[in-house]
Amino acid sequence: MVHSIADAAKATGVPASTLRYYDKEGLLPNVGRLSGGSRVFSEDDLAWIRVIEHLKKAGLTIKEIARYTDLIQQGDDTLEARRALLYERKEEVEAELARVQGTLDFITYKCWFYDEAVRLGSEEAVRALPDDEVPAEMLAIRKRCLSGPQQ
Amino acid sequence: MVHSIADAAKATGVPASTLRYYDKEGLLPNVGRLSGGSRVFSEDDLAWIRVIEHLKKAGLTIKEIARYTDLIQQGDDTLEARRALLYERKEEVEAELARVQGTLDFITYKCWFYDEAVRLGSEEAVRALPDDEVPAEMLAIRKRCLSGPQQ
DNA sequence: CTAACCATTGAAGCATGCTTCAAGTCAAGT
DNA sequence: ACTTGACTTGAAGCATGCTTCAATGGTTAG
Repeated sequence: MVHSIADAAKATGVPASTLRYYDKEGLLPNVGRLSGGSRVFSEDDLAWIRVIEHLKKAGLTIKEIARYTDLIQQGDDTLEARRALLYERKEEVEAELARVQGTLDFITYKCWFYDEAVRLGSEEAVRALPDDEVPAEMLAIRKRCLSGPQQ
Repeated sequence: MVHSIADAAKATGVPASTLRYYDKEGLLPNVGRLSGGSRVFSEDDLAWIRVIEHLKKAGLTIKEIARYTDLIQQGDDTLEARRALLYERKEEVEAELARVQGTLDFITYKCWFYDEAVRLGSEEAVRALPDDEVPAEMLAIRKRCLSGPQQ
């Protein structure tokens, strides 16, 4: 089963304009053409587009994905290079996960802060709370996110 | 203790050009000025800049931070609006956390795949592995990330 | 006084990742 | 033959978040 660009767009959720852009950037080296010039997408192409979406989510830029695509095109000789590329990215995604967790902590603290502020009627009242009336978890976050008097 | 823009840049790690940009966008409503026009940053301003960095990490755009800044300027009447804004953001950060975890799973699978590919000498050899030679964790991820034959 | 230095401003520029546009091609239907 | 609709292209445009630039001004040391 093969697909037009409109089909491929519908099947993957990626706009046709974006697919053309990917193609132009070298991300879709296996997409075929009809005699008239229209692109033809195979099931494998669609699967590859989904992988591209994953790689984008993993933080790879279009150029990095183009590089990876190129390595794949070169065959099994580049397996180690690809592995290295992915391990590098894995570390970055792990770091990103930790960062997002830290951000969630911060937001969680802020939400608690505003819950208290709304309850007590002012920000000042929350800032004036003695430490023993602040949940230990919130104290810990406040400490981790350091910085003095602020919003 | 007050600071010049260069001091503030050094203390927060945010470039002076960016601090001017933030100021222009309304993110730094409390920054003072010397008679000559130079900005003056207080300790509170520095703390607020650090909060801005957190909010950016939480995915707020400059405009959203400007909005939040404006709410703060309006005082305790806007506590509930601010709380709502933060709870909304909290949900998005939680979703982001789940997304990054999914991405990490995907990358972890890919790393395993390439470890095997390098070990066996080709991608095809990995694809040809019977399911019972694939770790259950990797099978699970492969299933979750669905899609058929691909890179 | 003057040079050096840091600051200011508005405007323009840049990188990324697309999207939109104008102009044209191609295949199918009537 | 002609219209319709989907597709093509290169180029330009857009949104975000800054950065850089050019022109200018205030402060301080010598």
